[in-house]
Amino acid sequence: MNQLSPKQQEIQIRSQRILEVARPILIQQGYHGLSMDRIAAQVEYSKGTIYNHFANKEEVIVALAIETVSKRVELFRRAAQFKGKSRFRMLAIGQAAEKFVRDYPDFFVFEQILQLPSVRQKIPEKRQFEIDNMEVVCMNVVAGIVRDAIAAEHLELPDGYTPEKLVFGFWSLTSGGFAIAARSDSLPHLGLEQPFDLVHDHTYALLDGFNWQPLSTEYDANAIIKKVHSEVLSE
Amino acid sequence: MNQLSPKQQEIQIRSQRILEVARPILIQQGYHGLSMDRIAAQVEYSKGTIYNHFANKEEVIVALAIETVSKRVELFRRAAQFKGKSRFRMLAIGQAAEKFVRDYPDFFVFEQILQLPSVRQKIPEKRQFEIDNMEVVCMNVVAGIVRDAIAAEHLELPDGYTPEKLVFGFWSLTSGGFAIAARSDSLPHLGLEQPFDLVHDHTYALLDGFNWQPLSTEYDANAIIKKVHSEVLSE
DNA sequence: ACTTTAATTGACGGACCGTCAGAAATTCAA
DNA sequence: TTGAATTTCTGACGGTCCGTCAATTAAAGT
Repeated sequence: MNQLSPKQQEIQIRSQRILEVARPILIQQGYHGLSMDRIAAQVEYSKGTIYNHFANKEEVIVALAIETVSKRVELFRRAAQFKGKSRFRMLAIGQAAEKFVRDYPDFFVFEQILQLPSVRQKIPEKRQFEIDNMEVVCMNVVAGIVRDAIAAEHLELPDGYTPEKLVFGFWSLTSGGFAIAARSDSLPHLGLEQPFDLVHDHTYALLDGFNWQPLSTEYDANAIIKKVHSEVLSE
Repeated sequence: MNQLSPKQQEIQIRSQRILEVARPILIQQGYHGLSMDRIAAQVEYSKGTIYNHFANKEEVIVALAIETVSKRVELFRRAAQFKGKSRFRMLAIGQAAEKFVRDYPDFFVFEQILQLPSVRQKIPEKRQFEIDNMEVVCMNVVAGIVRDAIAAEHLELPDGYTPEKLVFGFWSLTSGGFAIAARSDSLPHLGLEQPFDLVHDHTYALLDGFNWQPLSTEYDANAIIKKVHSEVLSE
C-alpha cells in the first residue's frame, strides 16, 4: 500500500543507518556523548548529509525514542490479546510493562532526555504529540481491559471512579516502581533486592483492593505468568 | 559548635550568592540554559572566581539539588512527628510528599539532570552518596512509622514482608503518580484532572489492602489532613 | 615601605552545533 | 556521447560554552 520510490527507499535506508549508529552511542554515552561529528565519523556520510535527514541532534533522539516506545505499544497490544479473564489480561499488561523495561532499559534514557527543555524546544509540536499519543494509546488499551472487567462483572468501581482513574493508579505504581529500580543504587541497602517482584506484589494488592475478581489469593499467579509469556509475549 | 572564621564565612556567603543567581536560571531555562558565563554576568564576580567555589557547572547543580532535597527530608521528619495513630502519621507523610512536589516543582528538574551520565561522571562519589543518602533517610523515617504501626498492632504484614517493602510500594505509587502528573500533558484528555487526589485515593486503597487500622472508611480523611497541615506542615 | 602570598580576572584552547559556499555526482537534453 | 542543469554532498567556519591559567590585582606579613 505504501509504495516508495527507489529514491525514497534509499533515503529511508540511510536514515535507518544513521539511527543504527546513533543508538548505541546514545545508550552508552548519554545525551552529551552523542555528537553529530561522532555519528558522521562512524557512518559513511558527512555531517551535512546527516543534517539533510534530521534537522538537528534532537530529531535523531526523538526518532530513536519513537522506535523504542513503539515497542511498548506493541507489547501492550499483545498482552491485551491474552485469552482469559480480565484480571489475567491485566496481569499480562503488568508482564508486558516489565518485559519492556527489561528488554529496553534505554527507555529511561529517552524519558529523561525528552524532558530536557532544550530538547523539547527543538522538536516540533507534531513530534511531541506523536510520542504523547503513544502513551495515551497504552492507557486506552489498559482502560479497555478495565471496561471489559466491569462488563463481565468481575469488577465494580467505587462511585466517581472511571476506568482511567484506576489505570492511573496501576500506571503510577508500576512506572514509579520500575523507575526507582532503574535509578536507585541504594535499594539493596534497604533489603529490597527484587524490585520487580515487589511491584508485582503491590499491583496485586492494589487490584485486590478494588476487589477485581478473581483475587490474587484465588489463582496461581506463576502459572498465569508462564502462560502469558508463552502465548503472547514470547519471541 | 561550628564556628567559622570570617574568611570562611565570606566564602560561604559568596557560594550562597552564586547559588541564588543560578537557581532561577536553572529552573526557568533548564540545564542548557544555565551557563557559567551567565552566572558570572549576574553575580558580581568573574567566572574564574566561581570556579574557585564550584569545580564545574555540575557541582553548582548538585549543590542546588541538595538544598532542595533537604527540604523534603525536613518535611518528612516533621510529618513523622505528627501526634496520632500510625495510619494518620502515614497520611501525614503523603501530605508532606505532596507539599514537597507542590512547593518545589524544580525537584523534578534536578532528578532528571542528576540522571544524565555526563553529570554523574563529573560529581565525586561522595556527593552522589550524600544525595542517595537523603533518600534512604526518608525511607527510614517512613519505615519507622510502619514499625510503630506493627508494634501498636494496627498493622500486620504478610509473611516475608518487611516494613521497607511496604514503603517501596507507597513510594512507587506516590513518586510515580507525582512524576506522571508533572510530566504528562495528556492527563486532562483522559479525564484525569486532579492527579494529586488520585494519588491519595490509591494510597488509601493500598494501605487498606494491607489492612492498616483504622481503614480509610473509618476516619475523616479531610479532617486529619487539615490537622496535619496546621500542626506539622504549616509555615 | 616593601616583599611575599593569596585571590581575581578574562583571554584562550578545545569541543560541539548547525550553516552554507563550493565541489562532486546525478539527471537531463541534444 | 557530451555538456549543461540540477540535485546532493561536504567539511571549513562562525558562534557558544566549558574549564584553565598566566598575568594582574589585592591582602597579609615583616
